Amino acid sequence: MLIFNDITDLDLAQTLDCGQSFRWVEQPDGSFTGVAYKRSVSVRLNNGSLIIDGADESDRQLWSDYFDLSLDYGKIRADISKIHPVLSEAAGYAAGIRILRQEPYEALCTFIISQNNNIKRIKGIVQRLCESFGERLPDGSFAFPDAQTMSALTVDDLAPLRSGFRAKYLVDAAQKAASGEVRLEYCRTADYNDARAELMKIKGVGTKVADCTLLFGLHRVEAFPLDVWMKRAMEKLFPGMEPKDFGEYSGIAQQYIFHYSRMHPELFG
DNA sequence: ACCCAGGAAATTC
DNA sequence: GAATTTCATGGG
Repeated sequence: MLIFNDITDLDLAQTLDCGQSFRWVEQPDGSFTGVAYKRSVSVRLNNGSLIIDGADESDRQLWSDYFDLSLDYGKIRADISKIHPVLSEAAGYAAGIRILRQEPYEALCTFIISQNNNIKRIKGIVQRLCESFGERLPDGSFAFPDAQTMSALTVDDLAPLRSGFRAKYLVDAAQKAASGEVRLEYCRTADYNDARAELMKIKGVGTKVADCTLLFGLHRVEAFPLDVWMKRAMEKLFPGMEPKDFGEYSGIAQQYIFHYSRMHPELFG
């Protein structure tokens, strides 16, 4: 068991079920079970302590990074709340969201799957992908398959996922990530536009999927994914504003706005 | 039967 | 170039 004390600005339901990760399952007791970096754990929040069952001290840094515990979200939220009153409202509503540091290749694949799709079905496809091709872990769960493994697969091999037209995109992503034609780690530190262009060399990766990969897999918090919800929100809630107007942490602002909008669909009726 | 879903590619105008 | 259609699948 691994414990992090004095945790603030974290709500597990908001963070793990807000559409940035598709592998966490809420349990009846409020805890969440999931797999990341080939580790299966159960996480819960109790009296300001984040408790991770199934992990030990050797993985303290890994889980601290995963939940982005070293970033001061309270200060970021205070700063970006000055930008616009509606952003302040959204940030207050979604104050428990943190940007996870997921595996870059997993983020890439899951957001390829996400296109023209709904979150419930995305989760099912991702689960079948892991069960079919991921490493089986000691507790019976499955890791996310790596690019090397998936690069050997064909579109027909992916038929059991029932991912539709996205299967060919997954194959292309696996091949280019495995061969080094697309360098995911390069995207961690490259100029933002260069990183985006690198990812868009993959078939089925446009600006939105690239931005989600950068934000959720490579912690590029300046990335501002524009999906259907965000386009509606920008039009109705922030007329005249552009992503760059939200500052260096615009990706975090984006998540606040996305979650706030999704929980208040009546704003766009 | 029809419409939509954390889009992007292909086609048409 | 900008606007429209197509692409699989499943749920409402």
